[in-house]
Amino acid sequence: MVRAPVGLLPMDADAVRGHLDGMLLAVLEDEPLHGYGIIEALHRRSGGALDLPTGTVYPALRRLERGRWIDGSWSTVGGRKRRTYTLTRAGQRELARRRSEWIRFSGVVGSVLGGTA
Amino acid sequence: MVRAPVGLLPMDADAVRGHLDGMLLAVLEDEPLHGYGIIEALHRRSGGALDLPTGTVYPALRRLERGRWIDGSWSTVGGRKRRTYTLTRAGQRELARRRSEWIRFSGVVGSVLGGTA
DNA sequence: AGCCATATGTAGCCACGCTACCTATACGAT
DNA sequence: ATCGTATAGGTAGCGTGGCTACATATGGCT
Repeated sequence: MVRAPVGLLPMDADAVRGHLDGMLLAVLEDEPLHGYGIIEALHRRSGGALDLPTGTVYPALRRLERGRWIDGSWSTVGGRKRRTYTLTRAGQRELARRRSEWIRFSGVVGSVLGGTA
Repeated sequence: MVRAPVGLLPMDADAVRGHLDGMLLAVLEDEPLHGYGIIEALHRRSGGALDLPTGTVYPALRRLERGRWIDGSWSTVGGRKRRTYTLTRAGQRELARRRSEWIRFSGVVGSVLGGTA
């Protein structure tokens, strides 16, 4: 993956906490992707703000797979092994839940934080 | 503190992570408050969504005090001891920083999460 | 006397994103 | 041929912070 010459600060780790799973489900909504592709998709869709290490993403994907929200399968592309993940029905429902929770959460923080509420 | 008859789900703990400090600073912007009053203010300003336990708020306040973002002082009101916190200059700057970070963060999550972007 | 609201605090748990590694293949440049 | 980089997957262990569960104390109401 070719990174932008940076200039963007990475998101704070604690801030991301609890919001990663929803974002992972979201990038899988349009099309199945493998881990590395997911990291790229997050980077692209965040305008370069998210540049998540594999140590964050791969364990998270295994977690989501254990929870039956995504479904992984191995394949070989160009001599390299890939694990491609697909959103399950339960994952779609979970994504919808996460989206509405995000609306609620961001509303709460916005109103408490004020200043730009 | 008299709680509403509930009906509101509490915010997820992981979601709050990393966003609490900013909210604490924000409620201290208008007026100095003691811990218990801060919990009430957060409850009020969040429309009842935030009902934070003392085990969350008191350690966070000590942390902010150690960081010189707030300044605490003891007093006695109606026979009860209070520790009242005031936002410092550094705290005001930190609050501004937190606010702009929140704008950025919520923009990023919104654009990645999509659906209602 | 008992209970609640007010008020502050700590010990220890747990989840999860992170750093720092490791392995492996394909391919272009030197 | 060798090196570096992009692609691709993975784990062990750390740190942190919000949480549960508790402890302490006063004032006031019944």
